[in-house]
Amino acid sequence: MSKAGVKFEDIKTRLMKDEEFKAEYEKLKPRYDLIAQIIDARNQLNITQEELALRVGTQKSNISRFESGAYNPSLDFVIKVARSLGKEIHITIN
Amino acid sequence: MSKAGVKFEDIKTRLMKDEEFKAEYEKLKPRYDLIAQIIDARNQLNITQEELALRVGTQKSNISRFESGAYNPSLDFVIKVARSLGKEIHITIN
DNA sequence: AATTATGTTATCATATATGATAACATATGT
DNA sequence: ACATATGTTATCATATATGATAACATAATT
Repeated sequence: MSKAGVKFEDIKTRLMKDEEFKAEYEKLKPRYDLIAQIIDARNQLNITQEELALRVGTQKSNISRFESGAYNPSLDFVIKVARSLGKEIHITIN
Repeated sequence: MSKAGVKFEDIKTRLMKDEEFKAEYEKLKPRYDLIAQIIDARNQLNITQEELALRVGTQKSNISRFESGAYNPSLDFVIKVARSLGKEIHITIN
C-alpha cells in the first residue's frame, strides 16, 4: 500500500466507471443521434417547437421534453415527429 | 343515378379507404421493417425467442409480442433487442 | 404417437410515455 | 426597458409499454 500516488482500486473504480459510462453512452447514442437530426431538421425548416408541436398534434412543452432527451420515446412518436418535418425515417441494423 | 354499375360515391369511399390504408401503412412501415430485420437477424443466428429474451433480460412471451408487431415499442427496447443480437442500430431521417 | 422445443396468447401489476396546462426563463426585436 | 416570441420545467391524469407468469398451440425430434 503506497502512501502516496494513485491506488489501484481507485484506478479500477475509475476504469469501471469509464466502462459503465461507455456502455451507457453506446446504449443511448442512437437516441441522441436521432434527436440531434430532428433538431437539425427543425432548424433547417426554421420552425419553432410550437409549430412542430402543432403539426405533430401535441404541445410545445412535449416537443421540448423530447428534444431534451429527457425520456425514452416510442417508435411511433419519433416517426410522427420526423414525418411532421417532412422526413422519412430509416432504421437499419448491422 | 345509374341502376347498375359502380357509383362514384362508392369509388370515392374506396379510394378514401385506400388512402387511409396507405397512410396507415406508411406510418407503420418503419416499425414493421425494423421488426422484419430483427426476426431475420435472430434466424441468422439460429437462436430462439427464449434465448433472445434471456439476452435482453425479459421473457420469451415479450419477444413474441414484440415480433408480432402487436404494439408500439420504445426506442430503447428496440435498441436493446438489436444489440442483444450483436447488431448496432442506425436511424436516419431524410 | 409421445415427448420436447418453440412460439403464441391472455392476463395482471407496475413503470413510464404522452397529452395537457401553467408558470417560468430566456432570447429577440422594437 | 418593454413587449413578444421561443423554449424550459414542473405537475397531473391517462394511456400504454413492459415484466412476469401461466396456459395453450404448434412444430420438431425421437
